[in-house]
Amino acid sequence: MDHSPPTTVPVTLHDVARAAGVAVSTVSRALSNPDRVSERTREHVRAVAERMDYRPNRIAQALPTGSMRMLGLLVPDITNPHHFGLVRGAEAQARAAGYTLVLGDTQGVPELEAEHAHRLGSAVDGFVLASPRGTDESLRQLGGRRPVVLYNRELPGLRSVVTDAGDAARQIVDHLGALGHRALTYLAGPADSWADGVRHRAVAEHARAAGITLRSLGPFAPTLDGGTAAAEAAAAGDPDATALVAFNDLLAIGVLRRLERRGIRVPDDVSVVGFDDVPEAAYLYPPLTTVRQDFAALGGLIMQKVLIGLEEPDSATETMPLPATLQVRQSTRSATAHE
Amino acid sequence: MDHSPPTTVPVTLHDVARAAGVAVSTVSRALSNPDRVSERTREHVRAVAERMDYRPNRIAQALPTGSMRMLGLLVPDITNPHHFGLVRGAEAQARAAGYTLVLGDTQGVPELEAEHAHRLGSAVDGFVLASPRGTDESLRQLGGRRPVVLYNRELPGLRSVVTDAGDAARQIVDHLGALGHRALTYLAGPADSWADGVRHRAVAEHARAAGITLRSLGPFAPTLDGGTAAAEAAAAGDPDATALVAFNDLLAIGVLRRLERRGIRVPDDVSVVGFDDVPEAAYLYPPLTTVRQDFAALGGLIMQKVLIGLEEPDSATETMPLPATLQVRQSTRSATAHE
DNA sequence: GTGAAAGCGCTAACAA
DNA sequence: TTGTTAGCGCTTTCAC
Repeated sequence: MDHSPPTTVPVTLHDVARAAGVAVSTVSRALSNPDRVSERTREHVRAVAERMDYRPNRIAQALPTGSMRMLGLLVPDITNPHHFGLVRGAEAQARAAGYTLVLGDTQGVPELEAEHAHRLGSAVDGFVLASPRGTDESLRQLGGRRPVVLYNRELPGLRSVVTDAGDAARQIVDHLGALGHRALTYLAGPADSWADGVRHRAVAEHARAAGITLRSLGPFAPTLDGGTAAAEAAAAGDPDATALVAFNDLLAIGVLRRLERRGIRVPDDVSVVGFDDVPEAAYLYPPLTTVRQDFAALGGLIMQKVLIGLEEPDSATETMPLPATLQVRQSTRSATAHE
Repeated sequence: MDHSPPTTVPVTLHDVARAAGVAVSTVSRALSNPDRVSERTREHVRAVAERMDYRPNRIAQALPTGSMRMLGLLVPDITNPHHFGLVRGAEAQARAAGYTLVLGDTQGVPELEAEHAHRLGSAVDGFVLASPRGTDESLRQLGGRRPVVLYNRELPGLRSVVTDAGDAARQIVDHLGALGHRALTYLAGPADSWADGVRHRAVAEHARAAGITLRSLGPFAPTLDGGTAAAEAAAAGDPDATALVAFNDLLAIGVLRRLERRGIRVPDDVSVVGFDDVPEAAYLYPPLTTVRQDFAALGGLIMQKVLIGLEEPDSATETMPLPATLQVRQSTRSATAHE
């Protein structure tokens, strides 16, 4: 059976005003500025609006106020579980503040990111950019128009929230060192990823300080497939390395799967460490040792910074480094057991 | 070091017009209706606009035209990998048509769904509701204002795209029947889920036709945690059942994990079938037998229907059932091996 | 081909 | 407390 969808003509403020026998401004106030009309009119107007099923046109509302009460969140890969908590936390915080969260997937492509940001630019009040790859220049330009908060990326003049990679790296290296590992391999993420640079440098620094050898392989795509390649490279690489430190969990999980297929045992033959603590990490075989953050809280925090940027655009833009904790599970084990 | 973000005053059409020495209407045309101005003015205006780094205010643009060129996609659970392909496919199709995709997570809560839809309602040109939980009434109401396409829910008068659950159920039952299973347990999803109702009924119907006993457990949340509960219930339930058919993959994966912890072997002790073929399904231990769909294509198709609804609001709203194929992997095995 | 002007639906002075 | 009115920045007739 075929039906045609009913096409409704929207009810406007004028319609309500006419029906209620008052001026448009009164309706406007009754609906969004309740204290400024008498209770009597307020209730009357509201009843009429309700009866007519009036819905404010948000675009028209936004034109004079300059705000659609929407906040944007642009992530490079919405399929990366890492971002889930971020999205959920940001969503909750945005809604609590009366904003609608708009999500965009930039697929990590700087051009898409810029396009998305520009299209959204005048529609959202502000946004969060999880942008590992965009140029400083382009990011700064976006920041000039709307309040922007960068996630896992630092740029003077822009607000940002970053993981304390230095501390996380220290925990990884200490843990591995305590297990007797003397040679590590770092499996790098995308070459132009800011987060990869920071993590890489931090691991290298702490390894050096601890007298541990570190070699690097990559860059690899921060995905399951990237992990496959990384595992192959690692298998063909440094035979002395007893532990692999992956740029992120997706990469680490891909590595785990590939190593298993190649008959290389984790953690018996080699230890593997990830970064992010995606939900799956704990459910893998073996459960992955990885760096954990409270992403839901993180998402909320980031949104708060956006809101601050909205309300006090000229306040300082200090960067907030967030603590992360190594979650030790079964993918790492004593190096002495390797032989 | 503290910096203050630069606060830029937006350049308007008027500014450009003044700078270019023409009327605003001419600038407007030069930019969005190129054929209606002389080449000379067009180039001149464009050069000036470029120099001033003019960006049209999309809200102001949208008020007279009634369109922000945005399309919405509301999913019940953005962390469900099942939706990834959907999102990506929809994104691609939306962008190809010159629209920006706006994503919303309703967390499967009808109230959130309605709120989200209403807030988005007058901002987006049209939207997709994936596995909506709202009442027929509320959905129909949403559909009256903007073109809406339902995914995995049928409602006369609204456009929709659904999986061919009947055929999928037939494939599951045939497969299990051929393996010698005579007693199945269906692990149900949320009670108010339309998709669950359809899948449940289809499985029941085909089981009956095949002379196979079917019992049901649930409802369970369609999540990993729901799977934990389902596994417990199944372990305590029908001792004759040799196979478990889960409402979706997330549930099935949760079941797999819990059964493993309880020492119940899959597929040795019991077979498990999922629904969706999320990316992880193939990587699990054991790899999950499940129903597969091409979600990226699906996402694109759905968006196309939205676009049709936009362009021909009065065209028919027939529902499109999409084929699905059982992907046989290692979580199912002959029932004779169970004893 | 170009300009003037009337809205789009709403908010927010300002008046009454 | 309520009404009148001038915009918000843009598109789009309608004249010229």
